[in-house]
Amino acid sequence: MYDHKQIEEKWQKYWEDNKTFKAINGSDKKPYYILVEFPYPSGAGLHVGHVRSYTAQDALARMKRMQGYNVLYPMGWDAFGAPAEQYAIKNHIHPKDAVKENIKTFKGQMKTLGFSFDWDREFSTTDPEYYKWTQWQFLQFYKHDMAYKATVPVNWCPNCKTVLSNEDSAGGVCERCGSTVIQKEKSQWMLRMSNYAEDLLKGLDDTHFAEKVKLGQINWIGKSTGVEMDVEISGGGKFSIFTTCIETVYGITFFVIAPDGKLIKELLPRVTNKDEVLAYIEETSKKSAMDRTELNKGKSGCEVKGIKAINPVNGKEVPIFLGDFVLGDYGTGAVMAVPTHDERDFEYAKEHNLEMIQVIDGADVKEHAFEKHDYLGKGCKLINSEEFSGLTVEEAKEAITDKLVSKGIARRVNNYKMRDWIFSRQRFWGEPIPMINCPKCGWVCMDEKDLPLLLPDVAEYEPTDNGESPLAKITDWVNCKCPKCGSDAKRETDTMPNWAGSSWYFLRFMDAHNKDEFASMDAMKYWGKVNWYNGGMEHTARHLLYARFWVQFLYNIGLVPNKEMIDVRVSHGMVLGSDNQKMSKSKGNVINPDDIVNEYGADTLRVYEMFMGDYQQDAPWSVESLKGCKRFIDRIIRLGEKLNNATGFTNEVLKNKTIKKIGEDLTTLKYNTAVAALMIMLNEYEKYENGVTSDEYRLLLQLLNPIAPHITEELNEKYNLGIALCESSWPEYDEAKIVEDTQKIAVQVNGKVRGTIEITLDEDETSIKEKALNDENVLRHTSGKEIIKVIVIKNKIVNIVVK
RNA sequence: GCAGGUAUGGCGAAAUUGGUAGACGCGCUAGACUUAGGAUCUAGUGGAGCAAUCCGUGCGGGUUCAAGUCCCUCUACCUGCACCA
Repeated sequence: MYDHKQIEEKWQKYWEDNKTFKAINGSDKKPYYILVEFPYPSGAGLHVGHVRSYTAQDALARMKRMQGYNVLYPMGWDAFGAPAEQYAIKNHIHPKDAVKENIKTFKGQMKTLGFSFDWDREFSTTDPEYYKWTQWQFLQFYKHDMAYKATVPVNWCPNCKTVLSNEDSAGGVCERCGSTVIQKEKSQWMLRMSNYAEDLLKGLDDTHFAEKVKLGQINWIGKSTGVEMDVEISGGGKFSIFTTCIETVYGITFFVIAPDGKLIKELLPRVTNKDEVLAYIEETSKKSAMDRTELNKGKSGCEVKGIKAINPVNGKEVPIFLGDFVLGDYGTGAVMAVPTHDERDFEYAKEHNLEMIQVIDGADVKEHAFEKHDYLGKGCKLINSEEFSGLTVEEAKEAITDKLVSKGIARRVNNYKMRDWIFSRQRFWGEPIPMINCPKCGWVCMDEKDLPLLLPDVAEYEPTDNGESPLAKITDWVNCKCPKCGSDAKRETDTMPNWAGSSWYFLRFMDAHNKDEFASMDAMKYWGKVNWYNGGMEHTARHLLYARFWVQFLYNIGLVPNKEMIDVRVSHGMVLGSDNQKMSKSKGNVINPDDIVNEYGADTLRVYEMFMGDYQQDAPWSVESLKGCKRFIDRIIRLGEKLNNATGFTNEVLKNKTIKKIGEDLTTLKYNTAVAALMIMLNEYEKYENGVTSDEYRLLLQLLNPIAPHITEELNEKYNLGIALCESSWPEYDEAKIVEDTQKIAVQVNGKVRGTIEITLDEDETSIKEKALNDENVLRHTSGKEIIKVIVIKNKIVNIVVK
């Protein structure tokens, strides 16, 4: 129908030549910062899912510019990380070159889609000018005692030969290669993120994240308030447990400690069944997290013989067990077990034939435990609990805690699930950690003026067999002098995780070319917070939390103006294959945006992805629906042929209503109804026998422009309707003219629609009532019946209740 | 197991937030124009019924003049997770 390729290229060139989308730091215009997650430039190229979110935010950006804002809508590349390295190894090219190639592809694709990014601010996390500042910021963490080295049991992928964060080894398999993850002791750089747990929780109040995003953060931080209690061991020594259910303390019949924790190592010399215990520890270390987290496998374990634990409330000696459901690195690595009031303890007790004592009355505990979600808040009372028997659960919680605290053997504590961030990777393709290990001085920071510490330009980047980073093999690079004492020293060979660079990139966009600072305070103050941050739901827990942590730290040392730098976070639904399944090569349901752009044009693809459904919901691909959007554009083009020489607007209500609708929908993520409103406008215009006026046509083009920017500019120019749309201002609407003077409203009898009447806007009640009661069809249902009452809802509905 | 989300025609979905359920689009049916059309245009399209009317938003209850929307119970599916003690 039209040469979309030629038209789209023409306008893309126009925008580039005119720097239409350049954001100006310190401009007098009001700043507006729209951010979409920058992609990891994979070899697969841009996904239609990327197109969905980039188009959505692009439409918002374009409208905001027309509304007079100085809009920052930047794009860059999150290009460090294991996949790039894996890809490079597989294809025998340097990751640097692979990334360069992929970025080129991505950028080309984005350009053909007409996104209004300010390309002047483009950077990649792999640029030395960028990662210089990532390294610099790491040094600030270190200098403020927020980074430390620790030997921790870590998730080890034997195939990738690298450590994975808990987040990266979901389900006990390596996220990248699928191998089973095993536990391994490893010295790692850590960031003290757990220090920020409370602040990260509180900070949410200063944001306008979508509610489900906030919940995701809250659950990840996982605050729980409870009691940490000391437990004496018969024959000396003690350990601590954490519980949120201290009210069940008299029901303790055993304790369970983590097989991977420190406690069992300390106790080992006193254990009489060492072989059994060691075997179980060994067995656990082989188990993946998946095995340990499977509910039905949570009953394994063995008694630690030779010692007993003493219940501090009644002096009763009970056995100690090892159980892999207790994790060494959460809480204290030990739990009290009350089989009558915890289902997992119940099953464990059954399996190992352990005693059960019911301490809360109100349910039978022969078959199942009577758990807290069943007894809390229901006035249940304690039994078998000495002086606390007879108190309600809530009273007992306080009373028992008070007693234990006053005896000095317990503390009220908050526990957080969130742990410190394991920040090391034994990888080549990451930011080198700028630390030097000196035999005399220990760990020493590199001098800040020597940054960036560049990745060496070598051919060898495959992982070593012993688990060291590939960097360890490059002796020229590793060997250096201690910045403090000048002795021979060695560089850290671990690199940073891919989350590092993405934790502060939105700050860099505010001042992308700054050579003296990661971003100037002035620039950050000018732009303020990110107004809109769009990303996938899969990043709302980890990436968002890391980024907030990073910002809060920078704020605390006075380097950013706000404790939270992201105001609104929204997330988009996935674009599924036409089979309603997640797109994947193996399923053969992948849609390549290039193919769609070639065949239908970028505008059609953009309109379709906005129209496909609720933006925040997943939506399947539909070629038929896509064609419908092409038809919509074709009809808009044809409408131009029906342009008359009149001006003004035939239908003021349609005009004002639609302007309002588009403005609202583009700022509330309701892109699908925005497109629908434009279709309605087109439908109306097509009915005009004498064609549309230039004002009407231009309005339609302008309102559609944020979503379909190329064809609308082209038609605007073709029919000489005025200056380029991208340079003009967004139309205003008159609130007084968005509703018709007369309206049809429904009349119900006993809640069922029996007729419609026509009323004038804000017509008075008595008059409406009269019309309603005299409606022909309504009379048929009311005659001979007693009218109990008539409910009139102004401009909406009338309901007549009869008997 | 925990957390979050979702459920409306043949399909993708709307619904002014308690007020005519199904806007808009796809598909389908009939017609027009055509040598032809998988192009375009016109009309129709939730189900049943000649009609009046009845039924209809995952299931079952409830509140209300009025429920897709609010409350309670249940079910299925999707996503995330670290058995969170």
